[in-house]
Amino acid sequence: MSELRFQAPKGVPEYFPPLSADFLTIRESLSGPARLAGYGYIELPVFEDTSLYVRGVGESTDVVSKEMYTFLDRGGRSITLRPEFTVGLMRAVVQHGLDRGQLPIKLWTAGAAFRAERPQHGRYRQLQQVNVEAIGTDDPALDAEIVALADEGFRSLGLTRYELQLTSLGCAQCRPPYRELLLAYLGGLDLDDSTRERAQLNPLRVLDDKRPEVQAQLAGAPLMVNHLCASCGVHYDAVRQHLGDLGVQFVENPRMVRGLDYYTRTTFEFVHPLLGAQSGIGGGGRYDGLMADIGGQDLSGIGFGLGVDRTLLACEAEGLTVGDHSQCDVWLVPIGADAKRHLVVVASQLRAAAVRVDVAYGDRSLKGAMKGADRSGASLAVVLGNRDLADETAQVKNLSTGDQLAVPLGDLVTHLVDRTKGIST
RNA sequence: GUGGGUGUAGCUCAGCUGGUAGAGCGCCGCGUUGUGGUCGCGGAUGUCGCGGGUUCAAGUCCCGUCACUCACCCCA
Repeated sequence: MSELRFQAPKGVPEYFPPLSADFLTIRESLSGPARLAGYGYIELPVFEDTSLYVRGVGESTDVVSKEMYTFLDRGGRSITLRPEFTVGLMRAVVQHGLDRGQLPIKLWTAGAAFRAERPQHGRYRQLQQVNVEAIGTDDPALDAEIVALADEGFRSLGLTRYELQLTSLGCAQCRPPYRELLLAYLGGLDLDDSTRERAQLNPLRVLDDKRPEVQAQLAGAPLMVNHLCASCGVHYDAVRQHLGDLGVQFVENPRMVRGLDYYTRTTFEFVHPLLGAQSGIGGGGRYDGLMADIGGQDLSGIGFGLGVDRTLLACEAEGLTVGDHSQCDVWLVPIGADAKRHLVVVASQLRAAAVRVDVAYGDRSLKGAMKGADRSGASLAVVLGNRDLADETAQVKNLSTGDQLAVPLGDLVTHLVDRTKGIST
């Protein structure tokens, strides 16, 4: 026996039955709406050249400056585990020339991203996301579609307590002058050193400081939404109108800030009130300069990332069980070696017919095997022993009613298929 | 990364002012002959996160460390 005791790396969530069933359901549900809207799946690498993220996400962001998992590979290249999806996806679009076909390019992906933050409930070093992106069209109706797809993902799980926040961050024309305005305003405030530093790096970020004493000073701060250029204003109006048409509930939060430098114009975030400090369950927005920034043509883009881990926590917080926690529908109980040989084959045949089935392996007592049936969540149990083999029948028991009937062995598979497919017998 | 809290069986936790560990749930078995969920009875399982120190003696005190957690920060 080894005295070593290994632990999972710090800050990494692990999911196993029965909770893992909810995890899978959530990932399917969050990507479901996009799959119905013409978005195709793209499989991306988990790591990229470090310089891609520095360039795309922005050197001044916390994500790049202190949260990346960066290392040298065996060829001496600097590699970084992806801290988010959008930049790598844009790189792939440019590299493979997807931007030379019909626009918009609609893609979705899912998987793990990595950030070396101090872990907390809902803040993990390996985090699971579903990402959806639409590239090459700056139609505000497409902005609304993206926002609505994210909203529909959460709604389809039965979540009701979250809030969708929306704002516009302006564009390359109107943001720089606004930034100067804000900087000047912040310069006149009484702020501590680290906040002052933050203001120099990215003044917008000071706007959503949570400390009341800071918020009090920000009451009169200039807001981006009041300084949008004409085209950004028109765009924002249209997005809100489309969302209204779609019946998507949202609140405007002009102080919302995103930590990635590439965001422009429409920007949104889904916030859940029951999750404490890590309340953002999803967010996204436009990134109109990103593709050009990483060396592609100058196409616009909009997309979102939804947090699977946090959505799971949100479901728990709302008391929702979204996954199927049963292990199988049919549970086979053999008594004796002959019966086991027979039922093992039956199990294989049922699986071929897409029936979820398990066998009470291990030669357990009938009592123990039936206990297993109960715990498996199966609705039907089949008992087969020498007595039954002799008259060529099997006992099929309905585990919720307790009713049991003898079924001829020759009919057993079709009988079970019919029963589990909802055809009454 | 900064500051606080916690860390005892698989899970949720109890262990007062230091004297070599408990409950509930779960798990396993039994309640005679081939049947689960309820009930009754019985049973197994702990490097008391890890390492050091103080002490005749530490789960209980001290230091360190790791992990989780709360807030900040950040964000999914």
